[in-house]
Amino acid sequence: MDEQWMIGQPSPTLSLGLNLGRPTARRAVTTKVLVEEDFMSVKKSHEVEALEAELRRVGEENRRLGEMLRALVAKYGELQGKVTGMMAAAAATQQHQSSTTSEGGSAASPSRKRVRSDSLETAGGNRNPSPPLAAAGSGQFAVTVAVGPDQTECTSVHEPSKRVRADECKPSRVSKSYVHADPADLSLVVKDGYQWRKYGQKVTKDNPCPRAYFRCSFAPGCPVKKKVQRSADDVTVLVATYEGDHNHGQPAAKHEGGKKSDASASAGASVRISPPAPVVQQLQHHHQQQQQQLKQEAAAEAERKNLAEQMAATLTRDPGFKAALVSALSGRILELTPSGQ
DNA sequence: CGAATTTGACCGGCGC
DNA sequence: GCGCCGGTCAAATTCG
Repeated sequence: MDEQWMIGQPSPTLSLGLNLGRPTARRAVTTKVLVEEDFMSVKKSHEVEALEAELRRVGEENRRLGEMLRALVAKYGELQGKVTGMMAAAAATQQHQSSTTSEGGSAASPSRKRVRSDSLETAGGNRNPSPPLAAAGSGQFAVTVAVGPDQTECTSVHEPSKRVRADECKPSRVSKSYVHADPADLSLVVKDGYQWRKYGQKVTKDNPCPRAYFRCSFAPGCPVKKKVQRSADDVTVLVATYEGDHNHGQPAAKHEGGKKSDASASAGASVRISPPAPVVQQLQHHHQQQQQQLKQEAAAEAERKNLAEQMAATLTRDPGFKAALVSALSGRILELTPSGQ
């Protein structure tokens, strides 16, 4: 968490190094300026007091917010622990069930599409009413918190409260990864160590950002497909959906052929994702936590910038600050001006 | 020149 | 039956 920044850190925007009260540094000033400065110094003392009071107030507020944040984090951790416990219990129950009752639903899936849409709807989005326990593992909750309600996900996980059809989950496993990407970077490329060939792009109904379709081109017969789309909630987040299992090992991540895909891959999003389909749940959980952390850092950074901008705006609105800035700058300019001119 | 990407067309499933 | 929508194909284009 980034609360350290909020709590008691000297504001970077205040360290402008202006040296507001530095009359000795000024040489060669006109009388008019001197008169203005005398007037201003009286005025300034009041303003400085007011500013200090304001600063104290803001600092106090900052401290309170920091405490609230800490409490929130503590509660979050507590909740996460509870959820993890619940998930473990549910998983144990489900494991027990699957060992006692044979997975009866051996009905072959009617069609390829049906299998896909079924598994995808389970995996991505909560357009369909799904049980709240559909997300398995605390990491997914973390992702939900970080990305937004639309991104609730279940990555090829057996849901305890749902009848599980093994034949639907096994053959084409679906896993989802959230990758933080530069919003300026329009390429829907997720660098994950594999080699992908793009075979389509489509704008979908529920998201204005196009969805790109990739096939694994590392091995000729590799059935793995990947869909990449920017999150509707946060365009800096790329949502990569992997389908199927690779029939080959993971290639070396550094240079994969030197073709365009390689170049685009290296230019794409920073990878914080798990290996696609044959992924171990815990590993994915770990990666999702990393992604969440990344998102939080990005949010904190944005907040920081916003705060800095607000402070800058407040300061620039303040005529006293402007006057002080002008006098400081003029003094500095005069200082730097060669005496010969 | 070959391989990868782009993009409009087409196909099949699904809901009304 | 029809229209919508997601997924895929394949010709055209781009790029190294």
